[in-house]
Amino acid sequence: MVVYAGQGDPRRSIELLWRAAGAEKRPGPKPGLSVDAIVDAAIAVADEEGIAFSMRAVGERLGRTAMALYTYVPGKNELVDLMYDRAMAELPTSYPLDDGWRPAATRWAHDMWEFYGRHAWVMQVSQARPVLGPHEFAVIEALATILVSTGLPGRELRGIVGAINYFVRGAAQTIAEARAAGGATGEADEEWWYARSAVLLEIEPDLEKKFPMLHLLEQDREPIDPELPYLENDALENFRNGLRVLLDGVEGAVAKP
Amino acid sequence: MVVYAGQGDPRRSIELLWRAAGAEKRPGPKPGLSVDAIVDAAIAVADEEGIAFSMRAVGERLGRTAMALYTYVPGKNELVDLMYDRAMAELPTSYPLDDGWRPAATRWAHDMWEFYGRHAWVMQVSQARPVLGPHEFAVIEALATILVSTGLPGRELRGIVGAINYFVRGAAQTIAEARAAGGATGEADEEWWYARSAVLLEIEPDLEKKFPMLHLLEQDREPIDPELPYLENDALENFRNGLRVLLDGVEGAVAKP
DNA sequence: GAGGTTACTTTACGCCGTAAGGAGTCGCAA
DNA sequence: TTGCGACTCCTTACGGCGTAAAGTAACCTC
Repeated sequence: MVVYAGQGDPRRSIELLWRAAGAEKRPGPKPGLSVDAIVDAAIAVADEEGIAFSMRAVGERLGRTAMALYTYVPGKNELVDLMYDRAMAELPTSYPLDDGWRPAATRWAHDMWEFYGRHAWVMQVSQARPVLGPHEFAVIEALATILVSTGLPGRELRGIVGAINYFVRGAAQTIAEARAAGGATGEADEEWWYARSAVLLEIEPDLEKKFPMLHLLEQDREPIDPELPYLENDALENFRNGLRVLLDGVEGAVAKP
Repeated sequence: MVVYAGQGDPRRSIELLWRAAGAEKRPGPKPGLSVDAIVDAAIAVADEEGIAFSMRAVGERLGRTAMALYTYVPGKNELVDLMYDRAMAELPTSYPLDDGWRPAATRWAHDMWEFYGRHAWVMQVSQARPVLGPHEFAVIEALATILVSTGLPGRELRGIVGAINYFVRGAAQTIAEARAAGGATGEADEEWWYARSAVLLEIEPDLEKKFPMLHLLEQDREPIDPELPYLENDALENFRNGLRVLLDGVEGAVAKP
């Protein structure tokens, strides 16, 4: 199931995201849980099981039933929104511009890259409807601050912010989901990949002739970090080179009128 | 639920993808269905309902039960793989290079953009484990062919192919999922967005002061196509500008040694 | 202490993917 | 011609999911 961000009551969602909770005294038993505790537990579960975690699993981690969560949170969709925004709190909200915008933007991208690696499920939260939480805003504000210092007009910058954002997310998806998928099946990712491509080469031996340019692209590989498994090296190389080209494009826009 | 590509038997999956089916005569009743028919029906259902379509819905569209599908297809994961690759058959496999690589790459990106718009569910298929189907290969081969003509080395091109691919997918996700989500709830997307942001401004009136750079970025908007709704104009503008910057970066790499 | 509000549980409903087993259909060998 | 085995498709059922409904016990205010 695709989890669309925030399909519940808009007011309730936004209030939870921005913690507009009145802390007045109320009758009834003391709350044993809290929205924060639930969100933290849910993030922990999602880090292990992915976005397809169950409300029952979150409840269990807190020593409650699944239904107990519904006292604090309207439903799973809203919980995912809260998880998304809370996870983003891990990220820096500003970057030094002493060496100019480019090192700062590179740092931003690398921080995001690592963030996605820690929380692969984040990339499964629908991007279409923005969560509109404070930490998500802060993260984009950080990138916007870096890029505004280039002096480029807003019209240009919107596309650039989007491009960097999409690129990092896409590049991270390749590697992080691979790890997640391997973890879910218990099968090592390398093995899975080799099994598939071996069968493919067996069934279609002329593959290289049918797709010569793809074959050409695979030339002169060398691992960046021999400690890392094959796929991660691959992804890291693509990430660095892609980011460099993308930022070269930004530099070109800055240099031009 | 996140749908990971191809977690079933690797051999069976690859054989289905590449249609390595022996067409020998067999006993038993004539098959009333076929893999193709099922994949087509599933795509039609997914276009309407998203990746969370049910096997029962696909069966119903074919006048069968859900279980009938399992005669042809090992499971939903494998079916999604087949849908993914078959949908990609809609895309061109080559682009004229008469005007150089840049117009061709731009065309490729726009075709992908429109493709994602037609089949929003494609973007929900996990990218991590490549489907490895013939049409996916052909689509990437087309982009590779365009970019190899720049003369850049493979090491550089891998990152660029990835960057363009990720960027298009990310940019498309913003708009296509927005449409899909609106369709799923029956709620018009514009309304949903306005409802959320209205509540947000009510709860957090100082938003523009807290995130001044984001506010700055929103300056001087003007709709590209007044026929299109707000969000689509927005996404289209970001897509075009982002792609331009990205390709500027590629051009820089071509000009340099 | 009564009454209302709240936290949390139990139970249940309608979905989902799909395993298991059975009914009917056909090709082929005896 | 008949029977067998392979095959398609069905019905039934299982264990999961998110969550609605209703019940129980804790707690504050009057």
